[in-house]
Amino acid sequence: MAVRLKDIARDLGVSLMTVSKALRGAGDISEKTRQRVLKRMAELNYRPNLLARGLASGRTSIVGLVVPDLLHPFFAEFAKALNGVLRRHHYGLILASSEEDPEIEQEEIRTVLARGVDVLLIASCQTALRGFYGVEDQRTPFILVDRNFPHLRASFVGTDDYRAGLLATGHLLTTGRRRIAHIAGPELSPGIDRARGYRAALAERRREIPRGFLIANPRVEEAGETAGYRAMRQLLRRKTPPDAVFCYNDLTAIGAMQAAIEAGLTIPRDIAFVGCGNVRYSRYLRIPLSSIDQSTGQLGEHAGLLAMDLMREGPQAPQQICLEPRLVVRESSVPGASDEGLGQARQNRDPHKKYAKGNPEMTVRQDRAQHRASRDSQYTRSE
Amino acid sequence: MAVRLKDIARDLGVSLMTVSKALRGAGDISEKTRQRVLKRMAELNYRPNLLARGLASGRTSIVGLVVPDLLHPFFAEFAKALNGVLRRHHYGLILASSEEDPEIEQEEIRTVLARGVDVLLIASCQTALRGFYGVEDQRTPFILVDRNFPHLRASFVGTDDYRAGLLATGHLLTTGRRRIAHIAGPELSPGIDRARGYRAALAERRREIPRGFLIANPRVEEAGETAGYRAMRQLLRRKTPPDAVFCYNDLTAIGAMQAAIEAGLTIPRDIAFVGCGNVRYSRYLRIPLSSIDQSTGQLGEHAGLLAMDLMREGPQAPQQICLEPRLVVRESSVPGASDEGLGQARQNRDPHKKYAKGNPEMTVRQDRAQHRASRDSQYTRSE
DNA sequence: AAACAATACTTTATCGCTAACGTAGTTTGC
DNA sequence: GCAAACTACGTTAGCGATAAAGTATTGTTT
Repeated sequence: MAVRLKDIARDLGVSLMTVSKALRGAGDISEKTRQRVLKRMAELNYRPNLLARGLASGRTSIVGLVVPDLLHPFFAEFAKALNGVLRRHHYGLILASSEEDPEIEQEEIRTVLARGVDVLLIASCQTALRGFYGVEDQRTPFILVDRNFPHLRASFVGTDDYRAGLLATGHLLTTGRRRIAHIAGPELSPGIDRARGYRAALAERRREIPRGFLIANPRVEEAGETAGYRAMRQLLRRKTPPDAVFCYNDLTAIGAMQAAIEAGLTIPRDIAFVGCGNVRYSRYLRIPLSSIDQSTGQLGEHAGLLAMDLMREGPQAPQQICLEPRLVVRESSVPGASDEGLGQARQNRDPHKKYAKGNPEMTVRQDRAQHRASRDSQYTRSE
Repeated sequence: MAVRLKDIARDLGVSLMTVSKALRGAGDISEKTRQRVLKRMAELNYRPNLLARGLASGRTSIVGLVVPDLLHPFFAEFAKALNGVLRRHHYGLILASSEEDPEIEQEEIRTVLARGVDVLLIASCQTALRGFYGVEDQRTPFILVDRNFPHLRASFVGTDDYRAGLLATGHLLTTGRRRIAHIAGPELSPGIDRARGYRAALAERRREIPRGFLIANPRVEEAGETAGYRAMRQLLRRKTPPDAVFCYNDLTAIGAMQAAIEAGLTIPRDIAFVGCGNVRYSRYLRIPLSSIDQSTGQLGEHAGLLAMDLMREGPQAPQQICLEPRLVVRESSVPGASDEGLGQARQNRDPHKKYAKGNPEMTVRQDRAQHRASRDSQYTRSE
């Protein structure tokens, strides 16, 4: 059987509370007995029962994360970075996946809340804000991740997707493309905003969107290659097909490029592609993919730090942390652009490492969050 | 404030236990009051406090998973499949990452155990069994995942890595390669066994391993592209470099191929590559990568089902579930081999979907686990 | 009709821990 | 030198649920 506070107390001839206080370093204890207690705890390899602690104190030191798809590299990377922050602060992570299904999501949220998480992070797949009610009236603070609800006063950590759309489309325009299509994502804030950015970039230069060049993502479930593949085939059926495509994300772009290749087109000569997310593998693809980098790792870190802010300081004004997207140009949009090797000297340019060392180029829209976040980001394990 | 059993009991003028029993469907209650209670619960949107339940009952319905790296597609896919099974059975998942650091791993294991998980799944990065002690003497059942300890009598779910090594190397031999190198993984069971398979395949045909052709993975932390890149450069410095390389995993292979390409070699004409893991992106790489498929999704499902067996039926003889690896041939080892498109007809061949529908080709080494697992695998959400 | 049993609840005792006071003994202030 | 303040520890009451045992009430058996 596991050791309990009670055992140690009996062992040492003190009260249970003395042991409990010593454990938590509550001031109300003499250094001498504290050491005595800690010594005995170490000997017995004591570990507090965190369930009991959670129940008694009302704080579990657990964060809940609900994502639509764990396998998607964006969420995997996000979760990893988040988990890193949490670990350093001795927080745990309960992970749930909604599989892009709004109903599953609601059920998962309820379960995670019932487990008493201190904060809930959620990349929601609710297309209507309606479906999201019920989270708000809980007392558990929550943070929206990646996907925002414009009319909900809630904390958010994510990318400026409108700018992402602008950036991607702007790049294609700048490099001389004339007929630019967009394969859009699901009807959630990232998809909507990226599409808005796409329209805006074209409008800015007085370009019209050729009929049928904005393809709505047919099904929400498959935000992946298959959707991109189908959409691209649809585009290729047109009389004059596009000479460039901005894809909702890198997975979509992979599928789209595949379709283009199968149709005998040469990338980027005949047609250019830009994705979004700058997934780890995008540079190793058949044609290395130009993409919008979302600083995914940073997003995870910010989310973690914000989560801890919310827990420590109780209810406060919602904070919106919105990272600036960055364009990464590779071969899929500019011939010969991919000179990234894996040699030592180039390692530092790898965007996936950058966030670990701080990234001076980054711009952040914020309320007050950023100061706090960056102040904290030096934390290392406190032991 | 959240609704509690007590509130409902007062509300209905019955005792707290009546409500508790009605909730759990314990037989000791009349159908009439049961309905009355359930109705009221629904009205009040009651959700049991799972912390309290866990503390009182000793069962939390949570499974703990400790992996070395969340971002690695293998573990992401594994976690996703696992989570699917757990969700359908109303189990939760606590996720921890060891970052390939044995000390962090130990700490994470202790924390997860302190949170009272019902089962612990762990892909350990302990190179010495020693570091793994302390998990066993806990009463929490645990399952080793992917990485086995040969001398530990414990349940295991993973791949037959020896066969994986045989298969990969055998393929290279069969396709006429003469100087086959191996870039090995960390000194854990998969790395060791795959290397054993490599040696055995060569020995079987009376081939010697040219000096310096078996490269030990320099650092455990970077099981990724960088390690593969470095190792490959090392191989290329030899007077007569290899004409084929079996790489520990797909990430390693990506790095290795990159190095080969930079050195001006043509794949597969000058040099062939085979990876392991058959990661989702391997087919989209610059040169589509031949790989050993590990049925990762199936592994996750088996692990989930085994976990539930262990919880339901208490202590029992350890079960070893070992899936048969399968070779997937693509362009990196055989010219023109990759004809996989994304068209409808070919979808069914995608190994990433296969496990969802059952895979008759699969062979499983087992004690009794498989029967139970497949019997259960029809489960759907029970509500 | 006495004895037994089944049904449907209720009571009591934890689970392992913490929050919030309570209380001796010691120190401090003036 | 006596009260206020402080120090270090102890007591009491839960947190929200479950397990196990207890008690009316009704039905069954012989």
